[in-house]
Amino acid sequence: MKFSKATNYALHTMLFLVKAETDKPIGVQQLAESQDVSPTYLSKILTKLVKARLIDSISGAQGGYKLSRNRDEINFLDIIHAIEGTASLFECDFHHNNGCLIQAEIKNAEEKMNEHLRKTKLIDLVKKELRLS
Amino acid sequence: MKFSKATNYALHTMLFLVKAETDKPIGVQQLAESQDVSPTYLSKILTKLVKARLIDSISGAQGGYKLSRNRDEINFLDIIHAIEGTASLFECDFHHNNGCLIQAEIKNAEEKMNEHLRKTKLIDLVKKELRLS
DNA sequence: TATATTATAGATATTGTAAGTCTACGATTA
DNA sequence: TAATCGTAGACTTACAATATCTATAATATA
Ligand code: SF4
Ligand code: SF4
Repeated sequence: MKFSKATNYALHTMLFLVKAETDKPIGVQQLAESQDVSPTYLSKILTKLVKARLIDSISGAQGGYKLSRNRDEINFLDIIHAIEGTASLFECDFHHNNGCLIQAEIKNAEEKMNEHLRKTKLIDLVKKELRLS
Repeated sequence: MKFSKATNYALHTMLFLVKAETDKPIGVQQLAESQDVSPTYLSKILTKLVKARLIDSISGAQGGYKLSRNRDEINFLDIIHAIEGTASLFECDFHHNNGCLIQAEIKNAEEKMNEHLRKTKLIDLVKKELRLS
């Protein structure tokens, strides 16, 4: 069980955008170069972030992507959910008594993780990096 | 990102063994029937649990599997780790500054989940089921 | 001791999903 | 209108999970 590489790309892109001072859109070309990934593939991933309303896309010349929200609201969980989906880590084909205790327990555990990912903002990392440098 | 079906089988098998009153080993045949999975495949999974010292295997006639520890010590995390491995949910090829903040933050979150899975014992579920029935 | 029973290990096949590419299209700017 | 840039869908590739098959080793018991 692992987060996909796509999630990794998404996190790094979002971090890049949070760090960027400008309001101007940034092209996928530039975003892809900084991560050694093909632009077309990254584009596909970023479209998911657009649909999750985390970023806006601007077509045409001088277009690109930019944050659609306040930079200090962006947390890890929203990004991860945009890419990985929001289904539980534990699914079972037999929906036994729909009061399945195994599933309930694992969902509880998962929610502990999600709480932490929700309250951790990307901006926190940027601030921490500054302090360490 | 999902737990594998193998983990599902492992959890159910362990729950089965915890519920079983007997000390006698239970054959993979019987364990597989209760889950609609082929005995040879389940056997392969159970071998991982043996190597993780969660259960003991007894070869030969009247052989099978039985718990190797006290039934009320068995928690979710040990089983999951035995099957899925203990690597972090988030791996990155570039080991940048080995003080990577992204990885650190996700590991923190993961540890919250693990704490919960560690403190939740299978026996808790059995007790809860009894109370509900 | 011989036979039936049971787990183990390795080779192999199958399936499914992630990862990545390619191309035609639509939107925007200059 | 031409160059730029994101979108969408079909497609391929790569790889790990899932599963099967078979030979072998260990044990009980008749
Ligand atoms: S008990 Fe829960 S996890 Fe197990 S088979 Fe039933 S629904 Fe699935
Ligand atoms: S910052 Fe961390 S996660 Fe990102 S590439 Fe470097 S090591 Fe990997």
